[in-house]
Amino acid sequence: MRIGEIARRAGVSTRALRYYEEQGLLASERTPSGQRSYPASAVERVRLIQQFFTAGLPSRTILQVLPCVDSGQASPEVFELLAAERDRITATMSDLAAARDALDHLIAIANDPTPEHCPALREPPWAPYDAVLDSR
Amino acid sequence: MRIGEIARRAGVSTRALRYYEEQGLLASERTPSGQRSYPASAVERVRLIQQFFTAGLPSRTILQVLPCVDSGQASPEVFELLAAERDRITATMSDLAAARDALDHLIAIANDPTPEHCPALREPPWAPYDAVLDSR
DNA sequence: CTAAAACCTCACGTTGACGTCAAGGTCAAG
DNA sequence: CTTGACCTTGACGTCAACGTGAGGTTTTAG
Repeated sequence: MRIGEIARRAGVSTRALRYYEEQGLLASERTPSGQRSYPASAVERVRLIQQFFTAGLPSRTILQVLPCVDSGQASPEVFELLAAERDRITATMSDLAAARDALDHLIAIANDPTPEHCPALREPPWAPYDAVLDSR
Repeated sequence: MRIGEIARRAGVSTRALRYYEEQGLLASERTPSGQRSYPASAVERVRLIQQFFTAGLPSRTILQVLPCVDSGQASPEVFELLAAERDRITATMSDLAAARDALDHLIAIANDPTPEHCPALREPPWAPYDAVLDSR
């Protein structure tokens, strides 16, 4: 398969696939004329890479993790890396949960205008929002 | 309190605080000589802003959300915004959970080298990782 | 055989939340 | 009254994962 079809099936741009190759994340063979050629399994490969990117792993880290996916073995350093990233993801998830709770709280008090929510937050002079709002 | 102490107490840089002010997120008064002066409550304010940034809200969105925090009221548009961001955060959390599970799976198979894990991922010629590894 | 679609390699542009100098004013201590 | 810690504005630098042409070659459809 050529690059365009892989891109469509994996839901990314061809530019992204070339970038992955540049970063050493995705291999490709070449036809005699120089066009990239991929096996069908590359689609799953790209989806996995995307999953790692979505999780916030930088390409350098993914580059270290992928060989471990293939070999099923991890050196001690890579093992540390995996554990550290897992912990970082867990921490990020709890940050997100906290922020979501804050938003839910806002939604709740916006829905139901009783005047006794968080009074401490509305005393000081948080002045310039009016100005900001006026300018729009 | 001056900018340095707020920064220390909130755990951010002074540059970040000036950036927040530039973006309209954080107000400050000025001493006659031009130095910024904050009430003690600014520390909590900055922590809240940081929480939103950590959750992936861009500064423009935070700028719309903060007045709602202060007033306890949300216009219909802001209400939509809050709901959309909450949903986005929830989606991100499930992406993170999936990626964490993938990492946990890697950790599991790396811990216990039995040869029957995900055989489908290791058939095709994922060639150039050796080259990549050699060059390091 | 031709035209469109898809591919190639540079290589510069984008975005956001700051970092990092530069070149100075300000303020409490001794 | 000077030292040194702290503050000011301004403006350019950073980093990552691509986007976006430019200018040219290859493949495919009719």
